[in-house]
Amino acid sequence: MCREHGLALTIQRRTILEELAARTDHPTADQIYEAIKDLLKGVSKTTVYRVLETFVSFGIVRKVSNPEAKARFDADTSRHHHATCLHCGLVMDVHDQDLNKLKFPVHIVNGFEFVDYSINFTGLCTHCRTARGNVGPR
Amino acid sequence: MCREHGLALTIQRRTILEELAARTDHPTADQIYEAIKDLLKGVSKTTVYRVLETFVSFGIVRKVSNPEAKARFDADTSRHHHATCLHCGLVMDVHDQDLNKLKFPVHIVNGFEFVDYSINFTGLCTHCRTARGNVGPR
DNA sequence: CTCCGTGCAAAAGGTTTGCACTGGT
DNA sequence: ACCAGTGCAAACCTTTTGCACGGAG
Repeated sequence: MCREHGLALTIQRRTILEELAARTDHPTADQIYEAIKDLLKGVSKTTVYRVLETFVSFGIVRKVSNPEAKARFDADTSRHHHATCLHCGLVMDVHDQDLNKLKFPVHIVNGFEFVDYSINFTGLCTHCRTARGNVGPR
Repeated sequence: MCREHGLALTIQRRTILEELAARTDHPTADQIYEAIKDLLKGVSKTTVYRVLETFVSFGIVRKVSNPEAKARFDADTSRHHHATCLHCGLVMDVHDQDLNKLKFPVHIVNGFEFVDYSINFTGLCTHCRTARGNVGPR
């Protein structure tokens, strides 16, 4: 997989991807580090961050939650949804009645009590779509 | 609104909430600070964080994105959804074919090019539901 | 008048960067 | 052998905490 993208296959990349692929709990960079530091004596946390970031930029791995991992606040507490620009991180509200009618997938996770949901659309905002390539992310 | 919750009505709380309510771009704490520091000479960033956190805990304001503001990674890049426990922050995968059939709300945002979407369900996991009150968040 | 709320400064994470060295190719 | 990738340490940035003062109720 690394080869396909022209990346050197290092033991760190292999171990980190194997660890991440083996779990479904969406670990943080630190959790990955904790999990592999025994198998890979001497790995640095820096490498974990760098490798994960590399994977993300090649689409091998996905980042859950907002790209910048900063807290964002919203005074509108009614059910509504969001559209996030993959390029610049802009977040816009999406109000759509149809999207508020989803039935909760109660059958899926036994024991989990559902309270609410929110849909996050990803894509490219007008500005980034027209100015593609001219502006860096963030 | 502050009164309703037994909170003192301070000029800081009023200004911060007014600023947040006036915009729909889901600002970060820092963006709020930048926006109000001129109207409110001498306000500290600490206060912005504290006031926002207070509002969140009273349900007046919502936090967009993950509660801990840490980056989380996922090796599964196919379309799937997540359920987040409001109490302990646990994130679980939700695989459900029906949820993958949403039609994009193309009409909503002119110019926005939709690529994909992901639904985030919030609620309480089995553990926190049974142990409610015994364990603190995180 | 009494506390809650604020400001300041410093600490506490999480994440990024500069630089020299090492291991893939 | 060359250069991408790694490790280390320090920098950076966001968020939290301790403490003393001041203003809301």
